[in-house]
Amino acid sequence: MSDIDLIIQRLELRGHRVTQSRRRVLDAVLAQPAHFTVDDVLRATRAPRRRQPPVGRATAFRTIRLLLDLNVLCRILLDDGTLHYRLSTRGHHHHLVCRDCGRVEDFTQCDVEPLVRELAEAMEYDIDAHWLEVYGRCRACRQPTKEPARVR
Amino acid sequence: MSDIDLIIQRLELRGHRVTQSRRRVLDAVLAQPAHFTVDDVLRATRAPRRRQPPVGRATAFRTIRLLLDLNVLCRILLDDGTLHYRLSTRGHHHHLVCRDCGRVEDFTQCDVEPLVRELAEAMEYDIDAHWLEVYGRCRACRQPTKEPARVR
DNA sequence: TGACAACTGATACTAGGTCTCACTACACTG
DNA sequence: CAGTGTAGTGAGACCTAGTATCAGTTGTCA
Ligand SMILES: [Mn+2]
Ligand SMILES: [Mn+2]
Ligand SMILES: [Zn+2]
Ligand SMILES: [Zn+2]
Repeated sequence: MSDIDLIIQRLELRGHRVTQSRRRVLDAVLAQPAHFTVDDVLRATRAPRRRQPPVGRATAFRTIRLLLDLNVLCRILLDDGTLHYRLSTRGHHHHLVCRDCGRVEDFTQCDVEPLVRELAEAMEYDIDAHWLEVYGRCRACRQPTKEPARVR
Repeated sequence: MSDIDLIIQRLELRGHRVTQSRRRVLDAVLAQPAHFTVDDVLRATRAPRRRQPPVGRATAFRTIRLLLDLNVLCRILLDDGTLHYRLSTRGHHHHLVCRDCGRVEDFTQCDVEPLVRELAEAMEYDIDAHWLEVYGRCRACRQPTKEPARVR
């Protein structure tokens, strides 16, 4: 079963309609590089070679929000402060982002849970959420010899 | 030496002029609760009891940015995704935010450094930055008996 | 096949922030 | 203490990333 069918299945399972507009947004999302903004997606639905009509801006935002709720997408906080979106199947996880090529690694293992528990104890807080993003340069981008393939 | 004098000293040290507008923004910043937005500060410079003229919006944003560069302020990412500002003397640190009363604890100890180093090794990344915010409820806010003092 | 709710998209609006540019006021120089 | 050049200011336009409104459309199910 293809990616798009799996996502459509998840939509239907939650009682959401699978409309033409949502299909168009999904197509555009699946055609994106490692991560993207909502306007990247919107622009993609407007790409000249697409014969289908473009979706409205509100619908693009609404659909991305829906996909976020369904855990089809996750959000990445880039180091410049902008939020990007990315396909994701997992639940809670973190990102390691290469600031040169934009590559992203998800990580759940090597986790901050023990650290957070320790903090909870020390501060007497009841901790229920955290946000962690890590920035650096991947191996390929440190290689001075070959030009790194820009992931986005 | 008062807080404001220390900040002014830091401004002068870096070759910035200490203007009336900057003083007004500083006054407003020092009068804020635990954390605040730029518009909170802007509103404060416009408070009716202040006899001084209010600062322009662009100047408020420029001054906050400058104070951020001088490490007089730090940014806090709230769990609703909004950015707030907060007085800070330290360099790199993280925040533990109570989502009920808005109280914030800075933490540097109990750090993520080892975790980040481990990640760097495993992923072969050259890591140079990270962002961590933790959300929960402080002890006072878990106390059902007394109404918690809302910090902001 | 119709009814009805879910969905759409144009458009207005918001928050948070930057840019431009003519004007002002610091702070040093003599 | 006056003169001068540059840093800083503020009005306002503009920008990005969204949300709200609402009349019209479409998908679903009886
Ligand atoms: Mn992810
Ligand atoms: Mn802080
Ligand atoms: Zn890279
Ligand atoms: Zn609290």
